[in-house]
Amino acid sequence: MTEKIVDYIEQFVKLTDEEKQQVVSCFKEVKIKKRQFIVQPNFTTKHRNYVYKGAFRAYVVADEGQEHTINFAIDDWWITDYNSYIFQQPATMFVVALEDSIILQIDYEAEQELKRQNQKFETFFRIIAERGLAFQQRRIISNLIHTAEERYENYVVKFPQIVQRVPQYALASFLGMTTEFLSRIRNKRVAKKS
Amino acid sequence: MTEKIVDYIEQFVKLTDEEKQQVVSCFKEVKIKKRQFIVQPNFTTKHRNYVYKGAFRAYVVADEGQEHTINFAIDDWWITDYNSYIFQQPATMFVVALEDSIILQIDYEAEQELKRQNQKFETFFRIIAERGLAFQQRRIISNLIHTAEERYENYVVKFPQIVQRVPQYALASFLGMTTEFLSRIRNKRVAKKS
DNA sequence: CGAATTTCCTAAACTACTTCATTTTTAATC
DNA sequence: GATTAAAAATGAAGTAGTTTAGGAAATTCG
Repeated sequence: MTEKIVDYIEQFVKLTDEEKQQVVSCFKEVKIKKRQFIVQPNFTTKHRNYVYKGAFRAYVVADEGQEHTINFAIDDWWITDYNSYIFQQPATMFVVALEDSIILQIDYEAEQELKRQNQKFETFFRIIAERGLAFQQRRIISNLIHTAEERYENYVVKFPQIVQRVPQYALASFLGMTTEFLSRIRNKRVAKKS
Repeated sequence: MTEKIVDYIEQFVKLTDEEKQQVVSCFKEVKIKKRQFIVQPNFTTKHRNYVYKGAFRAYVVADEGQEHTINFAIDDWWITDYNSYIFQQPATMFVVALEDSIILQIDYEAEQELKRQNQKFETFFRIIAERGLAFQQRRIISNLIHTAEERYENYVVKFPQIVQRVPQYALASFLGMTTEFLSRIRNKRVAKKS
């Protein structure tokens, strides 16, 4: 169970046996039922969450009550209200389980301590922040350049596992369109194929 | 000149005199003329750039030749094709000077060395990556939630210095609308005020 | 299993934003 | 300081995507 997170970290920094132990002891395994929240607005986000198994959705609710999906996370991804976690301020997002899931949580103070103790962990968290930044940048570019239909087509190619696992309304609001419009796109596609 | 960058870094990590010297020696001052490019597609981005004085714009060119602004940077901000820099891969963006400017450049290898030598620098780069990530996240949310007009109004409030210094077409493409539409929003606003 | 709730589909009317084409204003350059 | 180029404004026509509303599938859960 916790081996998986060690493997994940070792993609970026090699660890000694003691270091592996040290990391593992910071993460706590938690089972989350479908529809359960792990982050809620106005509460400060205490954890960074690694999805061991399952699926989550982070979203905000706009003034008129419309939900907008910010992120998905499935097996082997991270999810939090990042803004809330790194600044230790009240969250603005919900993060909810889309399936029964298992996550590994590290809490804010433990993470700080880990980074203080050992440069390798500082490096690890620097690398994942940088990669996250580059990832977000690509998303911003994609949203600026492409039409709704193109965004969907690209996403299907890049993240087929996610498309299959999340409800349509969540995917539509992630891609910046209504669920009705996404439905139309999908059916147009099916019609074309046959 | 180089004091400014030391002050900037010290917002996040305190430095000894030797460390200050060490950082300063890694940055090279470069004058850039208006319309000059510091990043171009297909070339690997060798530098992270701190804007000492001036204004820059990062943009991509879509298939049909339309330009989409990804970022602006004025005094005291950083700008690069981040994706190209951190992965040391060919750039997809242009970064161009909007005014005669002065930047401080650190090159990729020097930055790696700095981080290897001293944990403080690893921490510094981790923090700015995290903050950048949180910032991008807020932009994605804003784009999902707000109409074109709201995006403009919010941006004027948050970044008035930038609105005044960059051309309208660049701002429009940053906010995800056409320059014609932004022109209309602005003129509607002026009409209201009088 | 069966009732209730959630998710998805369809279609027509509507609107926020784009496109195209022309004119005016501002800035760059010799 | 005149000439040229670039940027902004304006109007009219078009379209991508939304809204609203009603019904059909699919899931959930007692």
